[in-house]
This record gives sequence, structure tokens and C-alpha cells, in this order.
Amino acid sequence: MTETPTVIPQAQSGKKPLSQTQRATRMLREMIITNKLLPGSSHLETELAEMLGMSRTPVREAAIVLEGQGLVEVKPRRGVRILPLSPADMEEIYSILTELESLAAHDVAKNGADEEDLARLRALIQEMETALADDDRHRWAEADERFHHKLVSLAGNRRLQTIVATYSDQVHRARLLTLHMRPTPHRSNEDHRALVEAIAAGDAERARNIHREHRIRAKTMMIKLIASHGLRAV
Amino acid sequence: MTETPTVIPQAQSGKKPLSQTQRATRMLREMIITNKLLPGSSHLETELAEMLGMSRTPVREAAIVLEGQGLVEVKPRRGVRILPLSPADMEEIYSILTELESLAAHDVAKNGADEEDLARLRALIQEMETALADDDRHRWAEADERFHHKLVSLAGNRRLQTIVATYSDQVHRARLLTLHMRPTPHRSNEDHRALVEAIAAGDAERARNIHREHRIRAKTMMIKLIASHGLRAV
DNA sequence: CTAATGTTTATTGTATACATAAATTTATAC
DNA sequence: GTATAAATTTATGTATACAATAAACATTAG
Repeated sequence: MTETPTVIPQAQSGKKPLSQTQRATRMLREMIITNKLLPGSSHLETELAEMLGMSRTPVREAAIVLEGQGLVEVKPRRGVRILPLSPADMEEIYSILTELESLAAHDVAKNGADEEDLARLRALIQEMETALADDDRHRWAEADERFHHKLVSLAGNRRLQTIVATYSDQVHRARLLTLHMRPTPHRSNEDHRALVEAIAAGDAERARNIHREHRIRAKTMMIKLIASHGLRAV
Repeated sequence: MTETPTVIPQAQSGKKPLSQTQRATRMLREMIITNKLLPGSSHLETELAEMLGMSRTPVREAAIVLEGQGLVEVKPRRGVRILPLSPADMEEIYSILTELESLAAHDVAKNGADEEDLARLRALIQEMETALADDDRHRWAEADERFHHKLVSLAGNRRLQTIVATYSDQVHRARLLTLHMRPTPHRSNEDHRALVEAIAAGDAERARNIHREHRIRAKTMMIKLIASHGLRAV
């Protein structure tokens, strides 16, 4: 894979100067998932190149990468189009995420997690709870994302991680949008606690089922919210 | 000028002259999954370009696409490397395929398949059986692939189909390799029949479980075969 | 006014040029 | 003979040039 989506931290001490293609890929992905480039809009290669201060070549290569990750579509003479997500698309993606994250939960429980990892997961749940207490949904969402990411990474299946990251990126916009429309996610935190217990107990099937139900609930809510607000795409 | 074919499901019908990049992508992928380009080997962009009779640019773009599909790795000054699969890689991929194909089986059973689709699946099983009777494993494998492909396509989740296709490509080499080492796949056909029955009965959970077990068996056998032949990568 | 045709423009696909940095080789010192 | 440094080669990353062609526009016919 060219790049693992949503792996922002690279700035530390690994001082390899990024290539222009890498920079273009990151910047464009960031602008897409944070809605700086609006879904449905099209952008000529030249425009993007100028905007990013580089030539067309790296922009073109970045577009190919992002197309492979389902974020854009490169249309022959129409430029690069930011793909909108319909409720049907969301349904597709959430089904896949549900299944793969549940597999991750299963595998983590089966292979066993050490105390450090369990502590990390519990700390993230705690973080979500205090964020909720402070009515800070943004912080809650961030901790939630990190929880799911950590869970998947513990499964130790790199490809699984890549797929989940890719599709999580795709629904990131929708999550941002519904964050303030949804009811307070208390139930979500209960699910998380139950999941960590199942993992700690090494009960793989229970972990899988808890997480699957958790994900299905999230999906149902998301679709309903989008539909109830009359959004045809995001 | 009456019809502009936007999405052509298969080959010839729309004879849009492929771009060089598309040609490069197809040719390289084909050469990789059929072992014309050996796993672990590296190839400079210039070599590949000359080999395919085009300039470096489209080769480069194809390499980016194939890298996104996990078939190659582009190493800074080492050229394009055909990625070998270790048993651990295979384990990763089969886990993902197991889960996603099982989801497909579940969804197809849940949404219901019409008689035509069921007939098609049954015809493919029949094809596998006659191929086995003729001791023609190649034909069996082809029908098997088409059966799995058909199953997944019936689920109607385009992204699911894409992921399964991508990872199926990755293990294609290994399947070719073990095709003649494995015992006659009678059990496999029984599984297929049971699956189609569960789908016809609309029993989603049963369909899911049957297919999951089927896939797990396939995975175990594959890993054992590879290991028993002392192969560290394919 | 509408449809058909010709003309212009704009954008892409691909080739190519070139500076840069990695890899490799050669030279030099110890 | 080994280790270090300098020189050379090489492949890449990126910019740029340019022909091909789809889209947009203007023109003409009906």
C-alpha cells in the first residue's frame, strides 16, 4: 500500500522528507475528510497543483491513490471529483466495518490482550466518559475513534487494519456531520465496557457479538439521522 | 452517438480504447497473478516500460494502482517489487475473505435470491462436479472461483465485491500452486450444496455459518499444504 | 426556433528532460 | 587488508512539453 490512511503522525524523528506525491496525498485526503473539498465538487488537476504548489505529476499520482481508496473519482475531462456518500453507500461501508471490526474483537479476545493493552482501552473509555460529562462531543468522538483503532490494531492483522482505516476515512465526513444531531452516546460506552470485559475474559464469541451489535446500532442510527435530515448525500 | 456506455460490466461490449495506464495495469496484474513475474523479484520502471512498449509514466501510474491492491511494493531506488506471500500473509487474507464472504452469504440468504440466480449457482456446482469426475482440477478451480464470485456479487454490496476481488487476486498464485497438491475437493462441493440450500431456504445465519466453516477449512488446508512443502513464501 | 455541423478551446494522457539522492565503485589512508 | 572518503553511475521524483480529443461554442440550414 502506498500509504496507510489516517496515519498522520510521521513528523516525529523519522526525518525522511516526504515526496510531493505523499504530501499531495495527505493534504488532499485531509481536505476531503474534513469537508474542505466538498463532496460532489470537481477540481482540475491544474487547479489542485497550483493550490498545493506543485506540478501536475504528483497531484495526478495522489489522485490515483485516493481513487483506490474510494475518496475520489478521476473523470477523463472533468477533473478529480470528490465522491459523495449516499445512504446506500453508508450502508455498504458500515456493513463491512461491522464485520471486520467484529472479527478483530473476536481475534483479540481469542489471542488474549495483555494488561497494558486492556488498560489503554479502559483509559480511552474513561476519556469518552469524562468528555461526555463535559458535553464535549468532539473529544468523545476522538476517543471513540482511537478506541476502535486500538481494538483493530490489537488483532494484529495488518490488512484488516488497512481496510478498516480506509473505510473509516470514507465515513468520517458523515460522522462529523451527525455528531451533534445524535443522542448522547451513553449506550455506546456501555457497549465498550462490555466488550473490554469480554476480551479480558477471553470470550471470543461474546466479544464478536457485542461488537457486532454495537456496530449495527451505530449504523442504524447514522442512516436514520441522515435520512431524517433529508440528506441525499454527504 | 445514441448510447454512452458508462459502466460496462465486462469486456468487449464497449470498445473504448484503453489508456496506456489501464493496459499496463491489466498486463502487469495478469503477469503477477499467473506467476510470469515472480514473487520477490524487482523490476525497474524503465525495464517494465520497455517490456510493455510504453514510456515510464503509465507504468508508474499502474504501479501505484497495483501497490494499492497489495500486489507490489514500490521501493525508492529498487524498482517495483512483486510481493511474495508468507503463510502469515495468507492467514491474514483468508481471515478477511472468510468474514466478508460469509457476510455475503448471510445477506444473500436474507435478501433472498431469485430462481435464476439459484439455478446459476447450482449449475456452477454441477460444473465443479463434472470437472471432478473428469479429474480436471483446472476446470474445477475455475468454476469454484466463479461460484464464489457469483455469491459475493449477489449480495449487492459493491465495495464488498471490490475487497473480495482484490484479496482473491492476492492469493490466486497460492491457489494455483496448491491445486494439484490438495486432496480431491469433494467436501468443498458438499459445502456449496448446503450453502445454496440455506440461501434458498432464506436461512441467513445458517448460510453464514456454513460458508464460514467452508472457508476456514479451505484456509487451514492451504496453510498446511504450503507449510508441509516447506514453502516460506509464494 | 431547433437541429446539425463546423470551429475553437481546454484538459488530459503520455513522453521526455533533468536535477537530486541513493547505490556503487574507485581511490586513498592507515 | 580494512576502513573511509571521494567520485561515478543510476533510478527516481518532478516538471514540462505536446499531441490527441472531448467539450463548449458558434454557425448555418431547415
